[in-house]
Amino acid sequence: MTLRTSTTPDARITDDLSMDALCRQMLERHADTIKVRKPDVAAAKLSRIVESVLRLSNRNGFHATSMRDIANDTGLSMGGLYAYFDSKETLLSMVLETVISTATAQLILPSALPVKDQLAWLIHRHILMTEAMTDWFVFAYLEAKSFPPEQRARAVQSEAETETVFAKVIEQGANDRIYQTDDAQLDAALLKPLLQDWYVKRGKWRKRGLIPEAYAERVTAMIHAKLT
Amino acid sequence: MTLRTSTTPDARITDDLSMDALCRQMLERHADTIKVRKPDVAAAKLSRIVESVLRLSNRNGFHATSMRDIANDTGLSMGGLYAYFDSKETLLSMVLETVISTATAQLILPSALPVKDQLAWLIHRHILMTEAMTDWFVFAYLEAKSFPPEQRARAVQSEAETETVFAKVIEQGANDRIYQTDDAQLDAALLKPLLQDWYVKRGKWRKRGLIPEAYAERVTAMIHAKLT
DNA sequence: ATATTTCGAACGAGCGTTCGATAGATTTAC
DNA sequence: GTAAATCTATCGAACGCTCGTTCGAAATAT
Repeated sequence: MTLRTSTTPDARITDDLSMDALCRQMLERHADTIKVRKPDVAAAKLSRIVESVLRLSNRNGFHATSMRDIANDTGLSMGGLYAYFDSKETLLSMVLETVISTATAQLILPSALPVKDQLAWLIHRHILMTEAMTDWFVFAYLEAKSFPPEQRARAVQSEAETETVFAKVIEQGANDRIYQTDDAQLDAALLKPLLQDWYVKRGKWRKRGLIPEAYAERVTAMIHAKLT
Repeated sequence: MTLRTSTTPDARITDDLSMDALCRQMLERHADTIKVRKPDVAAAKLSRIVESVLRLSNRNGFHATSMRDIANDTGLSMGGLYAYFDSKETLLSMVLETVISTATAQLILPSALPVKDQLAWLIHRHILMTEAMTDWFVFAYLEAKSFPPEQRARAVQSEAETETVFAKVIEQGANDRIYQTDDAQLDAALLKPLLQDWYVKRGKWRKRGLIPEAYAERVTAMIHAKLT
Protein backbone atom coordinates (compact mmCIF):
# COMPACT_ATOMS: atom_id res chain seq x y z
CA MET A 1 0.00 0.00 0.00
CA THR A 2 1.48 3.32 -1.07
CA LEU A 3 0.61 6.90 -0.29
CA ARG A 4 1.00 8.32 -3.76
CA THR A 5 1.55 11.92 -4.70
CA SER A 6 1.75 10.83 -8.28
CA THR A 7 3.37 12.80 -11.06
CA THR A 8 0.64 11.76 -13.42
CA PRO A 9 -3.13 11.89 -12.87
CA ASP A 10 -4.60 8.51 -11.97
CA ALA A 11 -7.59 6.49 -13.07
CA ARG A 12 -10.09 8.07 -10.69
CA ILE A 13 -10.49 10.76 -13.31
CA THR A 14 -12.59 8.35 -15.33
CA ASP A 15 -15.22 7.99 -12.60
CA ASP A 16 -15.76 11.72 -12.12
CA LEU A 17 -16.07 12.16 -15.87
CA SER A 18 -18.41 9.25 -16.61
CA MET A 19 -21.55 9.98 -18.61
CA ASP A 20 -23.68 9.28 -15.55
CA ALA A 21 -21.74 11.57 -13.22
CA LEU A 22 -21.73 14.38 -15.74
CA CYS A 23 -25.47 14.08 -16.40
CA ARG A 24 -26.23 14.25 -12.68
CA GLN A 25 -24.26 17.50 -12.61
CA MET A 26 -26.37 18.77 -15.48
CA LEU A 27 -29.58 17.79 -13.65
CA GLU A 28 -28.57 19.74 -10.55
CA ARG A 29 -27.59 22.79 -12.52
CA HIS A 30 -30.84 22.88 -14.48
CA ALA A 31 -33.21 21.52 -11.82
CA ASP A 32 -35.54 24.49 -12.33
CA THR A 33 -36.20 23.91 -16.03
CA ILE A 34 -36.19 20.09 -16.12
CA LYS A 35 -39.72 18.81 -15.65
CA VAL A 36 -38.97 15.22 -14.60
CA ARG A 37 -38.89 14.85 -10.83
CA LYS A 38 -37.51 11.34 -10.15
CA PRO A 39 -33.69 11.83 -10.19
CA ASP A 40 -32.71 8.29 -11.26
CA VAL A 41 -35.16 8.17 -14.15
CA ALA A 42 -34.10 11.65 -15.17
CA ALA A 43 -30.38 10.81 -15.07
CA ALA A 44 -30.85 7.70 -17.18
CA LYS A 45 -32.93 9.49 -19.81
CA LEU A 46 -30.66 12.52 -19.91
CA SER A 47 -27.70 10.21 -20.45
CA ARG A 48 -29.40 8.72 -23.47
CA ILE A 49 -30.22 12.15 -24.81
CA VAL A 50 -26.69 13.50 -24.38
CA GLU A 51 -25.18 10.34 -25.85
CA SER A 52 -27.35 10.70 -28.94
CA VAL A 53 -26.71 14.42 -29.29
CA LEU A 54 -22.94 13.99 -29.10
CA ARG A 55 -22.85 11.05 -31.49
CA LEU A 56 -25.18 12.53 -34.11
CA SER A 57 -23.78 16.06 -33.87
CA ASN A 58 -20.15 15.00 -34.11
CA ARG A 59 -20.99 13.08 -37.26
CA ASN A 60 -23.18 15.64 -39.05
CA GLY A 61 -23.04 18.84 -37.05
CA PHE A 62 -25.46 19.99 -34.38
CA HIS A 63 -27.33 22.26 -36.75
CA ALA A 64 -27.83 19.45 -39.23
CA THR A 65 -29.11 17.16 -36.49
CA SER A 66 -32.86 17.56 -36.10
CA MET A 67 -34.93 17.02 -32.98
CA ARG A 68 -36.60 14.16 -34.86
CA ASP A 69 -33.19 12.53 -35.36
CA ILE A 70 -32.56 12.78 -31.62
CA ALA A 71 -36.05 11.49 -30.82
CA ASN A 72 -35.55 8.45 -33.07
CA ASP A 73 -32.09 7.74 -31.73
CA THR A 74 -33.11 7.94 -28.08
CA GLY A 75 -36.51 6.29 -28.51
CA LEU A 76 -38.20 9.26 -26.84
CA SER A 77 -41.01 11.31 -28.35
CA MET A 78 -40.71 14.95 -29.35
CA GLY A 79 -42.67 16.05 -26.31
CA GLY A 80 -40.64 13.72 -24.14
CA LEU A 81 -37.41 15.41 -25.15
CA TYR A 82 -38.76 18.82 -24.26
CA ALA A 83 -39.14 17.75 -20.64
CA TYR A 84 -35.36 18.23 -20.33
CA PHE A 85 -34.88 21.61 -22.03
CA ASP A 86 -37.02 24.41 -23.41
CA SER A 87 -35.23 24.80 -26.74
CA LYS A 88 -32.58 23.24 -28.93
CA GLU A 89 -30.26 26.09 -28.05
CA THR A 90 -30.63 25.36 -24.34
CA LEU A 91 -29.62 21.77 -25.02
CA LEU A 92 -26.49 23.05 -26.75
CA SER A 93 -25.73 25.32 -23.81
CA MET A 94 -26.19 22.54 -21.26
CA VAL A 95 -23.57 20.38 -22.94
CA LEU A 96 -21.16 23.25 -23.43
CA GLU A 97 -21.53 24.42 -19.84
CA THR A 98 -20.56 20.95 -18.63
CA VAL A 99 -17.45 20.86 -20.79
CA ILE A 100 -16.23 24.27 -19.71
CA SER A 101 -16.74 23.77 -15.98
CA THR A 102 -15.15 20.33 -16.11
CA ALA A 103 -12.08 21.55 -17.97
CA THR A 104 -11.57 24.38 -15.51
CA ALA A 105 -11.93 22.08 -12.51
CA GLN A 106 -9.65 19.37 -13.84
CA LEU A 107 -6.63 21.55 -14.58
CA ILE A 108 -5.92 22.76 -11.05
CA LEU A 109 -2.39 21.77 -10.06
CA PRO A 110 -1.87 19.74 -6.86
CA SER A 111 -0.11 22.15 -4.51
CA ALA A 112 2.69 19.80 -3.48
CA LEU A 113 3.91 19.05 -7.01
CA PRO A 114 7.53 20.14 -7.77
CA VAL A 115 7.82 22.71 -10.55
CA LYS A 116 9.81 20.37 -12.76
CA ASP A 117 6.90 17.90 -12.87
CA GLN A 118 4.07 20.39 -13.24
CA LEU A 119 4.17 20.72 -17.01
CA ALA A 120 4.17 16.96 -17.57
CA TRP A 121 1.34 16.60 -15.06
CA LEU A 122 -0.80 19.22 -16.80
CA ILE A 123 -0.22 17.65 -20.21
CA HIS A 124 -1.09 14.18 -18.96
CA ARG A 125 -4.12 15.47 -17.13
CA HIS A 126 -5.38 17.29 -20.20
CA ILE A 127 -4.92 14.25 -22.43
CA LEU A 128 -6.62 11.89 -19.96
CA MET A 129 -9.48 14.31 -19.41
CA THR A 130 -10.17 14.76 -23.12
CA GLU A 131 -9.75 11.01 -23.61
CA ALA A 132 -12.47 10.31 -21.04
CA MET A 133 -14.72 12.97 -22.59
CA THR A 134 -13.67 12.91 -26.24
CA ASP A 135 -17.17 13.33 -27.66
CA TRP A 136 -17.92 16.22 -25.31
CA PHE A 137 -14.78 18.12 -26.27
CA VAL A 138 -15.18 17.43 -29.97
CA PHE A 139 -18.72 18.76 -29.70
CA ALA A 140 -17.64 21.94 -27.91
CA TYR A 141 -14.82 22.44 -30.39
CA LEU A 142 -16.89 21.91 -33.52
CA GLU A 143 -19.97 23.83 -32.41
CA ALA A 144 -18.12 26.73 -30.77
CA LYS A 145 -19.13 29.13 -33.52
CA SER A 146 -22.84 28.38 -33.15
CA PHE A 147 -22.93 29.07 -29.43
CA PRO A 148 -25.13 31.87 -28.14
CA PRO A 149 -22.94 34.97 -27.56
CA GLU A 150 -22.74 34.62 -23.80
CA GLN A 151 -21.60 31.01 -23.94
CA ARG A 152 -19.24 31.74 -26.77
CA ALA A 153 -17.55 34.39 -24.64
CA ARG A 154 -17.27 31.92 -21.77
CA ALA A 155 -15.70 29.36 -24.10
CA VAL A 156 -13.13 31.81 -25.42
CA GLN A 157 -12.30 32.94 -21.89
CA SER A 158 -12.02 29.37 -20.68
CA GLU A 159 -9.59 28.54 -23.44
CA ALA A 160 -7.49 31.60 -22.65
CA GLU A 161 -7.41 30.58 -18.98
CA THR A 162 -6.24 27.09 -19.83
CA GLU A 163 -3.46 28.58 -21.91
CA THR A 164 -2.46 30.82 -19.03
CA VAL A 165 -2.24 27.88 -16.63
CA PHE A 166 0.37 26.34 -18.93
CA ALA A 167 2.11 29.68 -19.47
CA LYS A 168 2.49 30.26 -15.73
CA VAL A 169 4.11 26.89 -15.21
CA ILE A 170 6.55 27.56 -18.04
CA GLU A 171 7.31 30.99 -16.64
CA GLN A 172 7.88 29.57 -13.18
CA GLY A 173 10.23 27.03 -14.74
CA ALA A 174 12.09 29.81 -16.54
CA ASN A 175 12.49 31.71 -13.28
CA ASP A 176 13.86 28.57 -11.60
CA ARG A 177 16.31 28.13 -14.52
CA ILE A 178 14.72 24.78 -15.42
CA TYR A 179 13.45 26.06 -18.74
CA GLN A 180 14.75 28.51 -21.31
CA THR A 181 12.30 30.72 -23.19
CA ASP A 182 11.85 34.26 -24.43
CA ASP A 183 8.04 34.11 -24.37
CA ALA A 184 6.26 31.64 -22.09
CA GLN A 185 2.77 32.66 -23.21
CA LEU A 186 3.72 32.01 -26.82
CA ASP A 187 5.12 28.59 -25.98
CA ALA A 188 1.87 27.77 -24.20
CA ALA A 189 -0.07 29.00 -27.23
CA LEU A 190 1.87 26.55 -29.39
CA LEU A 191 1.29 23.73 -26.93
CA LYS A 192 -2.48 24.16 -27.07
CA PRO A 193 -3.04 22.86 -30.62
CA LEU A 194 -1.00 19.77 -29.77
CA LEU A 195 -3.31 19.03 -26.83
CA GLN A 196 -6.42 19.69 -28.90
CA ASP A 197 -5.29 17.47 -31.74
CA TRP A 198 -5.67 14.46 -29.48
CA TYR A 199 -9.45 14.74 -29.52
CA VAL A 200 -10.08 16.74 -32.68
CA LYS A 201 -8.29 14.11 -34.77
CA ARG A 202 -8.95 11.19 -32.45
CA GLY A 203 -9.49 8.86 -35.39
CA LYS A 204 -6.08 9.58 -36.83
CA TRP A 205 -4.28 8.81 -33.56
CA ARG A 206 -6.37 5.71 -32.94
CA LYS A 207 -5.45 4.37 -36.37
CA ARG A 208 -1.82 4.96 -35.46
CA GLY A 209 -2.38 2.79 -32.37
CA LEU A 210 -1.23 5.42 -29.89
CA ILE A 211 -2.51 5.21 -26.32
CA PRO A 212 -3.18 8.43 -24.38
CA GLU A 213 -0.10 8.08 -22.18
CA ALA A 214 2.19 7.63 -25.18
CA TYR A 215 0.75 10.71 -26.85
CA ALA A 216 1.19 12.71 -23.67
CA GLU A 217 4.81 11.54 -23.49
CA ARG A 218 5.42 12.64 -27.07
CA VAL A 219 3.95 16.09 -26.54
CA THR A 220 5.85 16.50 -23.29
CA ALA A 221 9.08 15.52 -25.04
CA MET A 222 8.44 18.03 -27.79
CA ILE A 223 7.79 20.98 -25.51
CA HIS A 224 10.72 20.00 -23.29
CA ALA A 225 13.01 19.92 -26.32
CA LYS A 226 11.89 23.43 -27.13
CA LEU A 227 12.37 24.63 -23.56
CA THR A 228 15.88 23.32 -22.90
CA MET B 1 20.09 41.37 -59.81
CA THR B 2 20.23 37.96 -58.19
CA LEU B 3 19.31 34.53 -59.44
CA ARG B 4 17.58 33.31 -56.34
CA THR B 5 16.92 29.74 -55.38
CA SER B 6 15.38 31.05 -52.21
CA THR B 7 15.04 29.04 -49.02
CA THR B 8 11.67 30.62 -48.38
CA PRO B 9 8.74 30.95 -50.79
CA ASP B 10 8.41 34.44 -52.24
CA ALA B 11 5.59 36.87 -52.76
CA ARG B 12 4.45 35.53 -56.11
CA ILE B 13 2.41 33.03 -54.14
CA THR B 14 -0.08 35.79 -53.39
CA ASP B 15 -0.89 36.35 -57.06
CA ASP B 16 -1.63 32.73 -57.88
CA LEU B 17 -3.83 32.51 -54.83
CA SER B 18 -5.79 35.72 -55.29
CA MET B 19 -9.57 35.49 -55.20
CA ASP B 20 -9.72 36.33 -58.90
CA ALA B 21 -7.18 33.73 -59.99
CA LEU B 22 -8.84 31.04 -57.90
CA CYS B 23 -12.30 31.84 -59.24
CA ARG B 24 -11.06 31.62 -62.82
CA GLN B 25 -9.79 28.15 -61.98
CA MET B 26 -13.22 27.27 -60.65
CA LEU B 27 -14.85 28.57 -63.83
CA GLU B 28 -12.66 26.38 -66.02
CA ARG B 29 -13.25 23.33 -63.92
CA HIS B 30 -17.03 23.73 -63.90
CA ALA B 31 -17.47 25.24 -67.37
CA ASP B 32 -20.09 22.64 -68.20
CA THR B 33 -22.48 23.46 -65.36
CA ILE B 34 -21.98 27.26 -65.15
CA LYS B 35 -24.53 28.95 -67.35
CA VAL B 36 -22.86 32.35 -67.74
CA ARG B 37 -20.78 32.53 -70.92
CA LYS B 38 -18.82 35.80 -70.70
CA PRO B 39 -15.69 34.89 -68.69
CA ASP B 40 -14.99 38.32 -67.20
CA VAL B 41 -18.53 38.84 -65.98
CA ALA B 42 -18.63 35.31 -64.64
CA ALA B 43 -15.30 35.66 -62.80
CA ALA B 44 -16.38 38.90 -61.15
CA LYS B 45 -19.73 37.51 -60.01
CA LEU B 46 -18.28 34.22 -58.86
CA SER B 47 -15.75 36.14 -56.79
CA ARG B 48 -18.54 37.97 -55.02
CA ILE B 49 -20.39 34.73 -54.42
CA VAL B 50 -17.37 32.91 -53.01
CA GLU B 51 -16.42 35.90 -50.88
CA SER B 52 -19.89 35.95 -49.36
CA VAL B 53 -20.03 32.20 -48.85
CA LEU B 54 -16.69 32.13 -47.07
CA ARG B 55 -17.45 35.13 -44.87
CA LEU B 56 -20.97 34.06 -43.88
CA SER B 57 -20.13 30.37 -43.48
CA ASN B 58 -17.03 30.97 -41.38
CA ARG B 59 -19.13 33.11 -39.05
CA ASN B 60 -22.24 30.94 -38.73
CA GLY B 61 -21.51 27.66 -40.47
CA PHE B 62 -22.36 26.72 -44.04
CA HIS B 63 -25.45 24.81 -43.04
CA ALA B 64 -26.79 27.79 -41.09
CA THR B 65 -26.14 30.11 -44.01
CA SER B 66 -29.17 30.18 -46.30
CA MET B 67 -29.22 30.85 -50.01
CA ARG B 68 -31.21 33.98 -49.19
CA ASP B 69 -28.40 35.17 -46.93
CA ILE B 70 -25.96 34.70 -49.80
CA ALA B 71 -28.32 36.40 -52.25
CA ASN B 72 -28.68 39.42 -49.96
CA ASP B 73 -24.96 39.62 -49.30
CA THR B 74 -23.96 39.41 -52.96
CA GLY B 75 -26.82 41.52 -54.27
CA LEU B 76 -27.79 38.73 -56.67
CA SER B 77 -31.20 37.12 -56.90
CA MET B 78 -31.95 33.52 -56.05
CA GLY B 79 -32.15 32.56 -59.71
CA GLY B 80 -28.99 34.53 -60.42
CA LEU B 81 -27.04 32.46 -57.94
CA TYR B 82 -28.18 29.21 -59.51
CA ALA B 83 -26.50 30.19 -62.77
CA TYR B 84 -23.22 29.21 -61.11
CA PHE B 85 -24.14 25.88 -59.52
CA ASP B 86 -27.02 23.43 -59.51
CA SER B 87 -27.27 22.93 -55.76
CA LYS B 88 -25.97 24.23 -52.46
CA GLU B 89 -23.94 21.06 -52.11
CA THR B 90 -22.25 21.67 -55.45
CA LEU B 91 -21.26 25.13 -54.23
CA LEU B 92 -19.67 23.52 -51.18
CA SER B 93 -17.82 21.06 -53.39
CA MET B 94 -16.53 23.76 -55.71
CA VAL B 95 -14.89 25.62 -52.87
CA LEU B 96 -13.49 22.48 -51.30
CA GLU B 97 -12.13 21.23 -54.62
CA THR B 98 -10.23 24.49 -55.04
CA VAL B 99 -8.67 24.27 -51.59
CA ILE B 100 -7.55 20.69 -52.03
CA SER B 101 -6.02 21.09 -55.45
CA THR B 102 -4.27 24.30 -54.43
CA ALA B 103 -2.78 22.77 -51.30
CA THR B 104 -1.47 19.81 -53.26
CA ALA B 105 0.06 22.00 -55.95
CA GLN B 106 1.68 24.45 -53.55
CA LEU B 107 3.58 21.92 -51.45
CA ILE B 108 5.82 20.50 -54.17
CA LEU B 109 9.44 20.98 -53.19
CA PRO B 110 11.78 22.80 -55.62
CA SER B 111 14.14 20.09 -56.81
CA ALA B 112 17.37 22.00 -56.18
CA LEU B 113 16.72 22.71 -52.51
CA PRO B 114 19.25 21.19 -50.07
CA VAL B 115 17.74 18.71 -47.62
CA LYS B 116 18.62 20.84 -44.60
CA ASP B 117 16.43 23.69 -45.93
CA GLN B 118 13.50 21.61 -47.13
CA LEU B 119 11.61 21.41 -43.85
CA ALA B 120 11.84 25.17 -43.23
CA TRP B 121 10.76 25.79 -46.82
CA LEU B 122 7.69 23.56 -46.51
CA ILE B 123 6.67 25.16 -43.22
CA HIS B 124 7.03 28.67 -44.62
CA ARG B 125 5.21 27.71 -47.79
CA HIS B 126 2.33 26.19 -45.83
CA ILE B 127 1.98 29.22 -43.59
CA LEU B 128 2.14 31.69 -46.49
CA MET B 129 -0.35 29.66 -48.49
CA THR B 130 -2.88 29.45 -45.69
CA GLU B 131 -2.28 33.13 -44.91
CA ALA B 132 -3.16 34.08 -48.48
CA MET B 133 -6.22 31.81 -48.40
CA THR B 134 -7.19 31.88 -44.73
CA ASP B 135 -10.95 31.97 -45.31
CA TRP B 136 -10.77 29.11 -47.81
CA PHE B 137 -8.86 26.85 -45.45
CA VAL B 138 -11.00 27.73 -42.46
CA PHE B 139 -14.05 26.87 -44.52
CA ALA B 140 -12.64 23.52 -45.62
CA TYR B 141 -11.57 22.74 -42.07
CA LEU B 142 -14.87 23.66 -40.43
CA GLU B 143 -17.16 22.11 -43.02
CA ALA B 144 -15.14 18.94 -43.57
CA LYS B 145 -17.72 16.81 -41.81
CA SER B 146 -20.58 18.03 -44.00
CA PHE B 147 -18.84 17.20 -47.26
CA PRO B 148 -20.41 14.67 -49.58
CA PRO B 149 -18.69 11.29 -49.07
CA GLU B 150 -16.55 11.46 -52.18
CA GLN B 151 -15.16 14.88 -51.35
CA ARG B 152 -14.69 13.95 -47.75
CA ALA B 153 -12.54 11.04 -48.80
CA ARG B 154 -10.51 13.34 -51.05
CA ALA B 155 -10.02 15.76 -48.16
CA VAL B 156 -8.83 13.05 -45.79
CA GLN B 157 -6.51 11.67 -48.44
CA SER B 158 -5.15 15.14 -49.22
CA GLU B 159 -4.38 15.74 -45.58
CA ALA B 160 -2.61 12.40 -45.30
CA GLU B 161 -0.54 13.25 -48.38
CA THR B 162 0.48 16.58 -46.93
CA GLU B 163 1.60 14.84 -43.78
CA THR B 164 3.62 12.37 -45.84
CA VAL B 165 5.41 15.18 -47.68
CA PHE B 166 6.65 16.44 -44.33
CA ALA B 167 7.42 12.93 -43.08
CA LYS B 168 9.57 12.15 -46.13
CA VAL B 169 11.66 15.26 -45.63
CA ILE B 170 12.22 14.39 -41.98
CA GLU B 171 13.10 10.82 -42.92
CA GLN B 172 15.54 12.02 -45.56
CA GLY B 173 17.08 14.29 -42.93
CA ALA B 174 17.39 11.38 -40.55
CA ASN B 175 19.14 9.27 -43.20
CA ASP B 176 21.56 12.14 -43.83
CA ARG B 177 22.21 12.37 -40.06
CA ILE B 178 20.88 15.94 -39.99
CA TYR B 179 17.92 14.99 -37.81
CA GLN B 180 17.39 12.48 -35.03
CA THR B 181 14.05 10.70 -34.75
CA ASP B 182 12.56 7.29 -34.04
CA ASP B 183 9.38 7.93 -36.02
CA ALA B 184 9.35 10.52 -38.79
CA GLN B 185 5.68 10.01 -39.65
CA LEU B 186 4.74 10.66 -36.03
CA ASP B 187 6.81 13.86 -35.93
CA ALA B 188 5.06 15.02 -39.09
CA ALA B 189 1.70 14.17 -37.52
CA LEU B 190 2.58 16.43 -34.59
CA LEU B 191 3.71 19.20 -36.88
CA LYS B 192 0.38 19.29 -38.70
CA PRO B 193 -1.75 20.78 -35.89
CA LEU B 194 0.83 23.53 -35.48
CA LEU B 195 0.48 24.46 -39.14
CA GLN B 196 -3.30 24.30 -38.97
CA ASP B 197 -3.51 26.46 -35.87
CA TRP B 198 -2.26 29.41 -37.91
CA TYR B 199 -5.54 29.61 -39.82
CA VAL B 200 -7.95 27.83 -37.48
CA LYS B 201 -7.15 30.29 -34.67
CA ARG B 202 -6.13 33.16 -36.92
CA GLY B 203 -7.80 35.67 -34.59
CA LYS B 204 -5.72 34.57 -31.62
CA TRP B 205 -2.44 34.98 -33.49
CA ARG B 206 -3.48 38.31 -34.96
CA LYS B 207 -4.28 39.62 -31.51
CA ARG B 208 -0.82 38.53 -30.47
CA GLY B 209 0.59 40.62 -33.32
CA LEU B 210 2.47 37.77 -34.97
CA ILE B 211 3.25 38.02 -38.68
CA PRO B 212 3.24 34.86 -40.81
CA GLU B 213 7.02 34.72 -41.12
CA ALA B 214 7.48 34.98 -37.35
CA TYR B 215 5.02 32.17 -36.76
CA ALA B 216 6.75 30.01 -39.36
CA GLU B 217 10.08 30.69 -37.62
CA ARG B 218 8.62 29.64 -34.27
CA VAL B 219 7.18 26.41 -35.59
CA THR B 220 10.40 25.63 -37.44
CA ALA B 221 12.39 26.25 -34.26
CA MET B 222 10.10 23.95 -32.32
CA ILE B 223 10.33 21.03 -34.70
CA HIS B 224 14.08 21.52 -35.09
CA ALA B 225 14.50 21.41 -31.32
CA LYS B 226 12.66 18.12 -31.32
CA LEU B 227 14.74 16.73 -34.18
CA THR B 228 18.23 17.55 -32.90
C1' DA C 1 -61.36 9.41 -9.33
C1' DT C 2 -57.50 12.25 -9.69
C1' DA C 3 -52.85 13.62 -10.79
C1' DT C 4 -48.87 12.95 -13.47
C1' DT C 5 -46.31 11.71 -17.36
C1' DT C 6 -45.86 10.65 -22.18
C1' DC C 7 -47.12 11.01 -26.66
C1' DG C 8 -47.22 12.50 -31.71
C1' DA C 9 -50.16 15.13 -34.96
C1' DA C 10 -50.47 19.84 -36.18
C1' DC C 11 -48.61 24.65 -36.94
C1' DG C 12 -46.17 28.45 -38.75
C1' DA C 13 -41.71 29.72 -40.32
C1' DG C 14 -37.94 29.20 -43.21
C1' DC C 15 -35.42 26.20 -46.21
C1' DG C 16 -33.43 24.84 -51.18
C1' DT C 17 -34.94 24.94 -55.64
C1' DT C 18 -37.60 26.00 -59.95
C1' DC C 19 -39.38 28.49 -63.82
C1' DG C 20 -42.03 31.66 -66.59
C1' DA C 21 -41.58 36.57 -67.13
C1' DT C 22 -38.55 40.41 -67.91
C1' DA C 23 -34.72 43.09 -69.20
C1' DG C 24 -30.64 43.57 -71.74
C1' DA C 25 -27.22 42.57 -75.29
C1' DT C 26 -26.09 40.98 -79.82
C1' DT C 27 -27.06 39.75 -84.41
C1' DT C 28 -29.62 40.01 -88.60
C1' DA C 29 -32.17 42.25 -92.40
C1' DC C 30 -33.06 45.87 -95.21
C1' DG D 1 -28.33 53.42 -89.66
C1' DT D 2 -32.15 51.59 -87.73
C1' DA D 3 -35.64 48.33 -86.65
C1' DA D 4 -36.74 43.73 -85.89
C1' DA D 5 -35.39 39.30 -84.26
C1' DT D 6 -32.79 36.31 -81.55
C1' DC D 7 -30.27 34.94 -77.85
C1' DT D 8 -28.49 35.54 -73.06
C1' DA D 9 -28.73 36.83 -68.38
C1' DT D 10 -31.42 38.13 -64.45
C1' DC D 11 -35.12 38.16 -61.59
C1' DG D 12 -38.30 36.91 -57.56
C1' DA D 13 -42.75 34.80 -56.52
C1' DA D 14 -44.26 30.18 -55.76
C1' DC D 15 -43.73 25.14 -54.43
C1' DG D 16 -42.99 21.27 -51.62
C1' DC D 17 -40.55 20.00 -47.75
C1' DT D 18 -38.47 19.87 -43.15
C1' DC D 19 -37.54 22.34 -39.23
C1' DG D 20 -38.31 23.57 -33.93
C1' DT D 21 -41.97 23.86 -31.01
C1' DT D 22 -46.61 23.27 -28.91
C1' DC D 23 -50.59 21.22 -26.78
C1' DG D 24 -54.74 18.50 -26.23
C1' DA D 25 -55.34 13.63 -25.94
C1' DA D 26 -54.01 9.16 -24.26
C1' DA D 27 -51.81 6.35 -20.97
C1' DT D 28 -50.06 5.39 -16.59
C1' DA D 29 -49.56 5.85 -11.71
C1' DT D 30 -51.40 7.28 -7.34
